[in-house]
Amino acid sequence: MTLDARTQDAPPGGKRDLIRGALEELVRASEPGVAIPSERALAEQFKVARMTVRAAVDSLEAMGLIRRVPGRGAYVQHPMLAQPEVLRSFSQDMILRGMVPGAREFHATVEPASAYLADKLGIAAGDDVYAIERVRTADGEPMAVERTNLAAAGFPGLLDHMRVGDSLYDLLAAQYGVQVDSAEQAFTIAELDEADARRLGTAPGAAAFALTQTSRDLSGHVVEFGRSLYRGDRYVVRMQVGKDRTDSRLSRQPAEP
Amino acid sequence: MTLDARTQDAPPGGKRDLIRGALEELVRASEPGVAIPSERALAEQFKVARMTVRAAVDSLEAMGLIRRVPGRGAYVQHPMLAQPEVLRSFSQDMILRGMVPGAREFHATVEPASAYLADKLGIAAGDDVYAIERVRTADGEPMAVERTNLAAAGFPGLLDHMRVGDSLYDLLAAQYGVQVDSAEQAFTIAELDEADARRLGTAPGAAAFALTQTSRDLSGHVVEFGRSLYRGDRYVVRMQVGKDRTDSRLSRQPAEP
DNA sequence: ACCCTATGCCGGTCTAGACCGGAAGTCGAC
DNA sequence: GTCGACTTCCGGTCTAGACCGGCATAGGGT
Repeated sequence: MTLDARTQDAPPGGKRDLIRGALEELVRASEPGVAIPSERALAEQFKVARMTVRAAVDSLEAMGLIRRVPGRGAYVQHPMLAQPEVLRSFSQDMILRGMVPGAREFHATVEPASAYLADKLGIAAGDDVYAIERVRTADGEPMAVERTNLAAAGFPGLLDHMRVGDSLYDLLAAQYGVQVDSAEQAFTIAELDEADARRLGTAPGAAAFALTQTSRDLSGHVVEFGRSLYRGDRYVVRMQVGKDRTDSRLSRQPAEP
Repeated sequence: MTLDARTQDAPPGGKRDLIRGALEELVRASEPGVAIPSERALAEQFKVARMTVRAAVDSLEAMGLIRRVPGRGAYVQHPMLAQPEVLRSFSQDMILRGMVPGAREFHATVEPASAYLADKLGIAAGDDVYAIERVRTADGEPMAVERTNLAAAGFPGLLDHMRVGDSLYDLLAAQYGVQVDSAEQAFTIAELDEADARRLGTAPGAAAFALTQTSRDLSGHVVEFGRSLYRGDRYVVRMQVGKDRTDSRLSRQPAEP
């Protein structure tokens, strides 16, 4: 089999991706530390140029599945250091944590933007903004009070489309073609006031994570700005951090498998 | 000038990096949204093959400095969405936050590992481990109680080399050739007991970030495991999250500059 | 036994082409 | 005037080579 998609084959994509897929499977089925075939061998096996194989291997390396050592080869890199931080909606986040997401107490309004909010959203003060508040639950128990704001001009009729429990991001993508692409998040510790404590089912004065989040679309425009409160006794902020890999071609080191 | 390093030139590196550097400078001096020269034009200008230019441009795209649109070109992508999360030592972290790092109350011992700790460090229960505790300061004020553990077998004489204020990571790299490459971090909220509150100069019972961290070297072995406390009133956990970009060649979208 | 060099494999980098499909501008036909 | 068809430029992908320096190992020479 020659891997020659594009001529008669299905829609998979380029040979790059086919090879990447094959290698990924191989790697996931291997023990950490074992070497994968050399690039030249793979090129011959798949009947493609070495550059193509390299592109596929680059991809695996970027995913952290393998580790390359110049002059020696490439080795399976298990720990599988959970993939780098990825943007997740509340629902996705909870599912990943093994809980069932939900929502209640939906509350949404349209109001003129304060100077602060206008600045954060990149609009003029006084422009209409949506203010959406929900109590998010995990396994039926309150987990967070989610408060978010969006410029009303960009999403006409949003509040009509939206229902409790809906994923905001999914709705933005489906109805307005807006893909949230990245977000800046800052967690601080806040003391719950009486109202929020009641919403979360905890004691007033309990400590909570206050998450301030700014989400942007592909072109860097702010889509959403909000400040949510997560129960300190139920939530954990996890992150996987790696060395600066601005250019993966820098700072290698020998080390053995 | 032909950019032909490797023959007579200085040690910079490959043409790839030279071009990347030149482009980076250009991009940083440009307004967001403007197009950079086409790959073919750059290849001719620098007298290199287009594949070489592409490698440089790939690099810029990975850094988030530009955005490529198939069939149209590549555009400067300012917001400069602060680079993704990067592993930083306490000192680097504080400097980045505009404060002056310091340390006091250095305390270090060698003791046999508990079953829990042995599991975390990947050694046998009872093996010697270092337990290092420091109060870290920012601008002279206590910021965190840092507690960390390392397998003693891997770093003979560590406590003799180390002095208050030294960067542990720098020391590991310089003395033992061990590069910390990645870390898993989990933040929870903890209530400070009397002793820790005194160390941090806050009231007992105040809320703090409890950071549990596991650091690994390039080959995935655990280097360090620790649990530190950060003052809730002074510390902010920031993260920049992006969409899943397992393969940047997927899910593009038109959009205009 | 020991060191040292020759050889061959490996990844890293680069070249000079090629074809594809998307996007955009031009221009003539309707 | 409007709307297709054509041309041109662009990034995306791929090829079939090439040379470099690191690295491991098998042999030889000492």
